Amino acid sequence: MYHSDLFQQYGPTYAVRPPHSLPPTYPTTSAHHDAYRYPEFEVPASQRYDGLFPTLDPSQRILGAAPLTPLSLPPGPALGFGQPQPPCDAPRLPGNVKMILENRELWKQFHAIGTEMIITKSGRRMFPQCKVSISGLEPDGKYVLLADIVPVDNSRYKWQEDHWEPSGRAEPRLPERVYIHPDSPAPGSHWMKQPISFHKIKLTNNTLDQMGHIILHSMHRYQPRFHIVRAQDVYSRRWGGCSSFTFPETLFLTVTAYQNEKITQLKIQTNPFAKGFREEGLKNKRDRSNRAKRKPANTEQDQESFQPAECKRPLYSGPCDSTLDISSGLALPLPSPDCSFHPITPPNPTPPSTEATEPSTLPITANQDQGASLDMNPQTTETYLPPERQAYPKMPSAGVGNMYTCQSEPAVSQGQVVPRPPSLQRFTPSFQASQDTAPLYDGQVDFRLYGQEMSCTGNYGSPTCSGTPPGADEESSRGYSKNSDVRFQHFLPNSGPKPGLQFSGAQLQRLYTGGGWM
DNA sequence: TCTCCTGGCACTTTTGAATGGA
DNA sequence: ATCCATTCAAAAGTGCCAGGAG
Repeated sequence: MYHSDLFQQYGPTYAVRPPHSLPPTYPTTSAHHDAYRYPEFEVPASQRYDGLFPTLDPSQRILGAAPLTPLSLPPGPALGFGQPQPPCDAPRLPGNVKMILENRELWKQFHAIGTEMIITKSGRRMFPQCKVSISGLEPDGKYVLLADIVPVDNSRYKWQEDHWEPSGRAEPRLPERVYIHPDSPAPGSHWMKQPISFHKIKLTNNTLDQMGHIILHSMHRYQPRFHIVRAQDVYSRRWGGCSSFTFPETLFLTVTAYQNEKITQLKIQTNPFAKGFREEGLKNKRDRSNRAKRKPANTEQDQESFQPAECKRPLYSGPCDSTLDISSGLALPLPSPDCSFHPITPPNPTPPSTEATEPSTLPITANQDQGASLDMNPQTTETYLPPERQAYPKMPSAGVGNMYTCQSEPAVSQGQVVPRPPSLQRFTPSFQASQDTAPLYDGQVDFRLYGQEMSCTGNYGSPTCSGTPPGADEESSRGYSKNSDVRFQHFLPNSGPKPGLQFSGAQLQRLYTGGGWM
């Protein structure tokens, strides 16, 4: 279901940006956002959700207290490898909104070695999983939690005996997708009640993936990001503010098979599903048969040492995605709840450079010391690295931000160009956009609603995508009723064992910057 | 020849339906 | 009739490995 299928009234499919007019350098002027407006998207903002929810009163899509400002996520994914990320122009969430990486100690262990994530055609979960805690939200305010994964630089990497090193240019960019936490939307009290797990995120290298998994290239480096958006629902027409967070420890390199034996061993030691590989010498088929004979004796002992996550009572309307037992079967001690939250990069007097981050040309082997690990801005980096080494090249200087937060701004009318205050610059002057920017993947926008139960029966081409619940009456057969969230039953991620809703990051960005989508 | 990817395999945990007792 | 705990099978998540593609 691509844009043109879903929004026929908007004409043919358009690219995220003009496919062949990519400027050699990333625009840094105040007209930045204007560059991502789409003239053909000239439908009044009030009608832009009408295709999805034709009978929904537009007033219900708007947050009562929210400023009527076109909003956007930090558009990193849409900008290409290593390009600077201009700030979203949404109002920021209050400064006391904080996010903590829950299983940070585990991430640190992997990061010290050089985290690798397997990607497969059918989709592979991340391990360690992304689990965060949030504080500072308004208990009664409704929020949507999003996650996306952005490329770190413009290089492809290869494993050379004991380290990663750059190996040519990055592959063309792929359709960007955003994972919406299945509990979304939920009150702040829900999000703050317990750690929020994004464990259902799946990574794939299948560029034609129809399952909504996040599509990544193998042998590339990526950085997960997490976004908190105040909105009545995932289809809200207005966002009441947003903040975005990244944790440097969660940077990883994608592979189709583990390259670093240390990573393999750490995964086996810490991932409950890999328990079967823990015993020394039982890794080949010959020994597995021996293991099978001994299995009954081992089972009890194993189960004793592992406490499966209890997940029988959703605390909120959704499934148990954010209610996992915090131990979650990890064989490692849980991290102390100290904070990975980093304040926004302070105002930078120097305008952003327009060149992309170059990968480190000096491969960092697994034998270098800590000092050679992440080359981060001290202000935004914590001394979380153990005296281990980085197995992959260092991060671009401050290239991985910490907290992207949206500056509070006065409401602006649609189409108005909002100059970016210098205080919003999140990258150091050394962060550069390259002329080698990877080209768009097919120049296509990938906009999809995912959900196993989303039974938009057949015709996405229709401007009225209608989900038809089993046994639904006429009203609900349009996908919703008028007066409650039940109307979104088929689209809400909480109504079944669904992987969550996933949107293209580029699409979200465009929607929320293009003049009042929401 | 080398690097990377794929699919099948064995093993594991998770999930949810079925069942029975209070 | 309802709630709760237990059981069990199916589904799903792991790394390993042989073989294939480029």
